[in-house]
Amino acid sequence: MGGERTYDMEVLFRALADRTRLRLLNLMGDDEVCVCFFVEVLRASQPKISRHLAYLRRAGVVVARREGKWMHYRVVEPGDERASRVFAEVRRWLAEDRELVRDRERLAKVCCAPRPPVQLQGAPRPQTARATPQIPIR
Amino acid sequence: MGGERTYDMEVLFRALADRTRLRLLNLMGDDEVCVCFFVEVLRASQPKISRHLAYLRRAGVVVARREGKWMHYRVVEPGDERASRVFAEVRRWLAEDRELVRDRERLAKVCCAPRPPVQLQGAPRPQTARATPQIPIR
DNA sequence: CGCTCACATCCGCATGAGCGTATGTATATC
DNA sequence: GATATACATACGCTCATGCGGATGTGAGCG
Repeated sequence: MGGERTYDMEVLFRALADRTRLRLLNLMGDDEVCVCFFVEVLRASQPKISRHLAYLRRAGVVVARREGKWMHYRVVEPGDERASRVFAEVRRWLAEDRELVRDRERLAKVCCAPRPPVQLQGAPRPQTARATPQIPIR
Repeated sequence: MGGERTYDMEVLFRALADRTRLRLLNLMGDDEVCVCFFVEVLRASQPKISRHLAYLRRAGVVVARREGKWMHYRVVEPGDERASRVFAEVRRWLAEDRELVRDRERLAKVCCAPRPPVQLQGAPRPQTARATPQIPIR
């Protein structure tokens, strides 16, 4: 046991060393979220969001999945067990940060709104926000 | 409970997002270490070590204590409880990383050597490496 | 095919980080 | 006070990072 370095520590911490990326990870939580929601909730430009998502992808922290025009992002557990423990604590931290709580509230608000903002008409909702449970998309 | 942001997340992660700084934190472990040992064990230039220690100091991750000509550094627990949990897992991770294990072995070797390298003659040993238990320096 | 939508990437710029080298500062010793 | 030691900081450089704005790309649609 111990001693391998499959998962590079600096890579993970560099990925976490930016407020926007922490906010993105926070919004994902445990389910997939469509890019358009990030743009809406964080009130940031689309290229900015996209670049940070690409950064997280390259760091192996998230994965993307295409669904028609939309891209969904979700967090992936690190393969390394020690990295995973660190990551779990980080996510618990995210869950309690004041600004990040507000972000999630904004996401929930936008998702569950009967008439969502024009930009989000028809955009696929995050899993947890969907009205009816769905068969997981293969 | 929950919601405060006393301890800035990005600040911590930026501090951890560098291999040299991780190696320094690893060498400190739970006791004070003199700067000259860092220079010796990491085989890096003194200004480089000093700069990274300053970075860690500014991030609030370590504190320094002067003892005559020598400076001792040690890790400080984050005040914030959530930060502390993350930090604890990080340190467990450090403890198992292959290169970092080698670093600690090198430190132990240098400290306990009957005739230490010339540069370290008379330098104060880290706590754990001292032959006889000592009254903690006020 | 051409158009739109959702998103990714490129370009140019400003800022910050890390490095080696040189210099400054505090302490001990003579 | 002059010198040496241990460490900190300043300087100049290079390279990475983050940004806005423009452009490219893949999917759906008429």
